[in-house]
Amino acid sequence: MSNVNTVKVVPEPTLRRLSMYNTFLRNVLEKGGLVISCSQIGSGLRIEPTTVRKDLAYTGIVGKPKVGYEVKALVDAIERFMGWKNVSEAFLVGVGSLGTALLGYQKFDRYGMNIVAVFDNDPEKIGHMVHEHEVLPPERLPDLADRLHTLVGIITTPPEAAQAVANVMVASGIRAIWNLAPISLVVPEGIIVQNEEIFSSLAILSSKLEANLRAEITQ
Amino acid sequence: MSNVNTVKVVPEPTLRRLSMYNTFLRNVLEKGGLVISCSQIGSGLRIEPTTVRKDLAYTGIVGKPKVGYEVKALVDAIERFMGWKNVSEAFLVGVGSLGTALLGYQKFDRYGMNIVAVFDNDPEKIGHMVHEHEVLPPERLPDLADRLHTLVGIITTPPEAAQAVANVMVASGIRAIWNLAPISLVVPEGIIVQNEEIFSSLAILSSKLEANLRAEITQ
DNA sequence: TAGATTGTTAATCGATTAACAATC
DNA sequence: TAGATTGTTAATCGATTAACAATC
Repeated sequence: MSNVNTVKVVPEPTLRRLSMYNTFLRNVLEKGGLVISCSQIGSGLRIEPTTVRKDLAYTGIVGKPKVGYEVKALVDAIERFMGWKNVSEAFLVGVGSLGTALLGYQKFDRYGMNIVAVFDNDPEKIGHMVHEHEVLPPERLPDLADRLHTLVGIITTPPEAAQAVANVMVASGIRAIWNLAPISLVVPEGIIVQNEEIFSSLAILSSKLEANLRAEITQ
Repeated sequence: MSNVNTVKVVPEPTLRRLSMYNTFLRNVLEKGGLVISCSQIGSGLRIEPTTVRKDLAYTGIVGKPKVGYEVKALVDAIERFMGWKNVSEAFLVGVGSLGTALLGYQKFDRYGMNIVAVFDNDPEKIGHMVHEHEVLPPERLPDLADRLHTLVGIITTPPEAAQAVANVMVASGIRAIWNLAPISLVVPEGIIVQNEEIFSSLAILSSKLEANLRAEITQ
């Protein structure tokens, strides 16, 4: 079916939605749902059924006409397709309030991430435990990355430090960076960067609310 | 120029990028930059100069051919256009690790949000201070929302509680919800919801890394 | 002046939605 | 069987990119 030599690029919106479906379906599963149709998924997430169907097709799963999809199989297909079943070693740098919160959620393994070491340059923190992880000094990152073949770096430092941390990560062989510092990182071609500026969705909300209020006044 | 009766909808990608430009430009400003061109902005953020130019045009700012835009004026134009200069009252519900971290960043005012009250149903937390805010019991939300004319609600509760909190918010007159719980909220027509699932960008990173590694092996 | 950059219209590209046949 | 839902191709829609005139 899928030729290994074919570079079939999955659209980013599809990836984003597949992740949403997964969260939604795990919920359905918990509530005892066994089968589900695209329209049911779509109405819960305000997405067109056709879009859902097309997205699901990427995972290779096939449904049954008139019935729908088996929820368990669907969750499984999404997680396999997204690569969450394959574990990658990951470092987290910056054990501030956000870094600590993320570690506490214990959600990394759901997405195939295994946090093997955490770093911070604050002497007060080095040597102490944060959610079962000993905080290490950043100087140890390159050597450890090399020995553990770490592929993923998570940056939860203040913005001023983020680029320097990213540079060290790239130089140490890290291939993918999840950046939560509010700054756009510059990295060499081939390195995967996912910038996640948390406040940006609040920024958008703010602008939409403003537009709404303005529209009301002029009406 | 812009007719008040014309519903000119700004594309969501544009809003997202305008927010990025703002962060980037504030940085430029801090480093002493006075004028900037679209290609300079674009190269820092890996966005086509034409796209930048079109986005900026929405804000109504005009640049000077051969020169570019005055950075200070540009930052100002973006913030005004995004509505961040107009303050809205906001509630935050769920003072867990994430809620506490967000409060600590003191970034709400940059986006026109003024946190006027925070809530949590944990008796251990009620009455205590979190970043200058006294934690209140959720029962007090409706009355306070009414009296303070609060328009924005921020949800940082566990996913199980999020929908119920949202329902109370909507019933209390709140018009826009920033939801950080990993669940898609269902709200009535006309209510603005911005779901921000933090881990979703890690989920995408994971899938991209997986695809990359797979491509390498088969090569 | 010459050249770089803006502002804007036209062309392209890609994602979403609609239509419809296949099928359980 | 009849009807609902899948799977897939075609049509539409909207956003991005290219082209180019205007201008400082």
